[in-house]
Amino acid sequence: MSNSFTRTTKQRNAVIEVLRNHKGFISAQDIHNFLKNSASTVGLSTVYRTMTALTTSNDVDVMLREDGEALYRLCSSAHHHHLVCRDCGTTIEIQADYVEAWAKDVSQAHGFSDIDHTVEIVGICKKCKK
Amino acid sequence: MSNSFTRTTKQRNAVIEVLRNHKGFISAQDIHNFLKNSASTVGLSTVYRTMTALTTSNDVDVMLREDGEALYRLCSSAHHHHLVCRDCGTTIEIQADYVEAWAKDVSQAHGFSDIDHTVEIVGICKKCKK
DNA sequence: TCCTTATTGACAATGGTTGTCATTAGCAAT
DNA sequence: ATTGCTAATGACAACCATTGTCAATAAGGA
Repeated sequence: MSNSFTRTTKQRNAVIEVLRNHKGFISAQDIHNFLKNSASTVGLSTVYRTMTALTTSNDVDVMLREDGEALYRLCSSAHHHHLVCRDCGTTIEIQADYVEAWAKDVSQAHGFSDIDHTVEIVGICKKCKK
Repeated sequence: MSNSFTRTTKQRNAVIEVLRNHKGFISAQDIHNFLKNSASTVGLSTVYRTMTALTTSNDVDVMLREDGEALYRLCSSAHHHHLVCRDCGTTIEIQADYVEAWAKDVSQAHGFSDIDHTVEIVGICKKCKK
């Protein structure tokens, strides 16, 4: 956790706690709804602000669902990719050194610089397959 | 063009013409704005409906920008990936057989099925680098 | 304890996208 | 050509995630 908050608040701790206890990606709206039914309620604005901060500090990954809604998840800071279940949202982090190298090569071959890339694999996990 | 329209209309032709003449990805809103200043004006609803149809028939690729807005582009129907310029939006289609295989292997190794994947590389192209 | 100001939260506003529905126009059949 | 059926259109409202606003609150150093 290398975020750049200058103060510690219980709201932010509550949000981070939800992320910790949640397997897979979760939306800001859902975090807010979840906290609504709990002891520590947190404003929607605060949830968004917290997510923005955690994102820029690379403590969470962002992923855009097909409808454009943003999904968040605590992550290891190292660069990696995701294998996500379409049904239950379970996520597995994947290391892909080869793909990293490939992305770099391809882009250089086309004269591109300042490269950034995303790789997402979605499917149905073993549990949901039944 | 293997779309599933049951009738041909000038509105749809106009939208497709914009896509044909546009290098790189373009949003539905921009297509609509562009047509507003032309001979054949097309309703926003129609633009969206056309894009949805072209998407399901695999005649256009969809890409979500960071803010969640959908960007479209005519594409070859074969599966491929994109190399996009962050500045000017110029797009290059990439074949990546190895990555295809890799995605398949990785997901099977984790017990996932019905796989779908996306690979996007964004950077600065040669022209915009200057 | 006091003070500064980062942070919060209720609410309004934004903007892309989807839904509604009366009107229009392909196009197949006549 | 004309007719009839209905796909398709477009103006507009509704939706909903996200961002902006700003007065009130609270963290934490002095």
